[in-house]
Amino acid sequence: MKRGENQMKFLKIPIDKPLTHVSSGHFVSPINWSHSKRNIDSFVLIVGLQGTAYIQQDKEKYEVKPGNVLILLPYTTHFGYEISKESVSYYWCHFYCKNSSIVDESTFTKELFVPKIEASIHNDCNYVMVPIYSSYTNTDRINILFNQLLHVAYSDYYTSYGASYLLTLIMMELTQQTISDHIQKLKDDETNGKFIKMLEWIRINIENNISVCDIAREFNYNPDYLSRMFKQKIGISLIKYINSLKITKAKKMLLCSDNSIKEIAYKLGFTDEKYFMKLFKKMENITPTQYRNAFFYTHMNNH
DNA sequence: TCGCCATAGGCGATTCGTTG
DNA sequence: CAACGAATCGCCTATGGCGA
Repeated sequence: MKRGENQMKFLKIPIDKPLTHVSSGHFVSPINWSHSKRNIDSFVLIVGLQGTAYIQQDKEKYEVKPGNVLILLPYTTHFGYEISKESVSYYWCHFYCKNSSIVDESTFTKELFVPKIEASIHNDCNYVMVPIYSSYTNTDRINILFNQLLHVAYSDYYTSYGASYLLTLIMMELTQQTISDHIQKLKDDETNGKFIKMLEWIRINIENNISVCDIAREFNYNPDYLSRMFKQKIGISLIKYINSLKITKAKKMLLCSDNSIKEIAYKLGFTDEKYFMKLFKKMENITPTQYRNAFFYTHMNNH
């Protein structure tokens, strides 16, 4: 990203509980319309369907066209900065949520690659990350979900949570599409493409006890340079990344096989099972055996 | 942007002891 | 015997500084 260019901002919301749906609808404007000026206490999700709405939030100007999704933040002034000559239509939804935060693009990218590590540190860290403003190519699913939301919100549904869960699902869909687009964009870029190939290579060769030097040699990086670049891009060191991959794999093997701890350690490229146990305890706070005993029965029939 | 050097701290191997 | 922890120690990695 170039300096000075507007950094993409993302709204990050934990979804261990659903967002709170307040109201929603399908807005169709008259001709020569612009959004009234207001400052409210809830979030607003806007999904463009037809025409162009010109909405300004604080100092930022947005054009909401079909395929665009804009999130208006609570307690920020927003208004139409230009009159739409043709008719405009969009879906809208007012909602509340707890513990939301605004993150920038580099944070988004980092969390893309290390969700497992994040989750293990914070125990339960499931969230959606939706750009404040973005365009989507696959609008069908979003529109279908929004239709369902409106249906549930306006019918005599047996619980108002229905709309909240559907709204949460819409946010998950937006997150999913954003992630897919983002990964594709990274792959298209040459240096990032090489980097993603490297991550794949690490994933495939994780059982071969690979070192930083091995990776550097394979991809023609200077080991020192690779160390820095990796930390800068991903946010954790290369060795920590490799170890977290191994432990993630170990957890699966503990639950889905009856290999001994020693066998699992060897399969993961550890030459010493003692060290494997040490590392596992450090990252998961329990020993491999405790992990297996605690979760074995609940996963027995997972195929 | 990339590579080299120095170095502190962490990694990984080894040994030994304990428990069930 | 399998699983795990503690202590120890050499080596590797991360990182700041410097320079091409």
